[in-house]
Amino acid sequence: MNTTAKKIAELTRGEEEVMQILWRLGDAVVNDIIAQMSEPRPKYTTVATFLKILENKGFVGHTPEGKSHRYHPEVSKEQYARGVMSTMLSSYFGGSLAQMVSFFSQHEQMSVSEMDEILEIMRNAKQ
Amino acid sequence: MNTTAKKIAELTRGEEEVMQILWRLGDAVVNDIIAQMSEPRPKYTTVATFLKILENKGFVGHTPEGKSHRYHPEVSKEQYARGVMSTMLSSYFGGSLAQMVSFFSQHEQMSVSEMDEILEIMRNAKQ
DNA sequence: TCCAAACTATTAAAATTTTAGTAGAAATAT
DNA sequence: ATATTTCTACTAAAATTTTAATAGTTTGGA
Repeated sequence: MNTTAKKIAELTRGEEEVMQILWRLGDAVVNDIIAQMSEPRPKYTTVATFLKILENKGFVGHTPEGKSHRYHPEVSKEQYARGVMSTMLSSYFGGSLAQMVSFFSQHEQMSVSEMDEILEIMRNAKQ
Repeated sequence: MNTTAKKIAELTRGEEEVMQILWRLGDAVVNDIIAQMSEPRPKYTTVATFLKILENKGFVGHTPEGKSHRYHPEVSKEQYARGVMSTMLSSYFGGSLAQMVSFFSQHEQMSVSEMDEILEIMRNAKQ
């Protein structure tokens, strides 16, 4: 067992939207995040509040920059994805990745090149 | 373009919990759903309210049974999964199924037998 | 037929999430 | 050095989601 494992909280939809942008940008000041949002853009303080909440939840940290803060993720997209994807997998596919892949192949959402990529991945993983 | 395609609404967390049970049971009266929930169980009217909301959203229907209603899904788990999974896929894996499979394989969440199943699925899909 | 039980519909309170205003602090320009 | 701008922290209003009480209806049993 991994003794350093931490329970990662769930994000609300609004919080996740901000995190997605921060994951994409790597780090950002409030205005950078607003710039990435689509109309109608939220007010400056709205985004600042989300960042504060995310900081309290341990999802982001900041370093001072001039009179402002530059924010960065403390929880990686991969870490968070791990949790949400395993929830999805168990909720919708009985916990079976094979069932999920099958689902996508049935819904014609899988191209031949994508299949080839997956084959390649599994060839590598299998050794 | 598919002219019969309908935009399927998003579910809140509570609504989804009820839908998951209904998908599992196939059909159910209010008490059947409560029985599937863990402590502290919600009150009867709470669950009835969720069913009403889900009915308004077009997710469930009902047939009269005695003085009560027997509810059933109108949107299948597969239909709903299609939407949420494609959102997940694009949010977390750049829309690439291969990337998602790769993610799981890297996180050691994929057994050899699961890989074999996936290979089999793709063999079939490829023809 | 009438009563009690069990149900749905309606309403609204409570909790959470989202949005943003305001106060005060800090940097910058004049 | 002071005024202006820009920022964070704090607070709270607005919106949504969750929870459940109450009113009223239906049905099955006495």
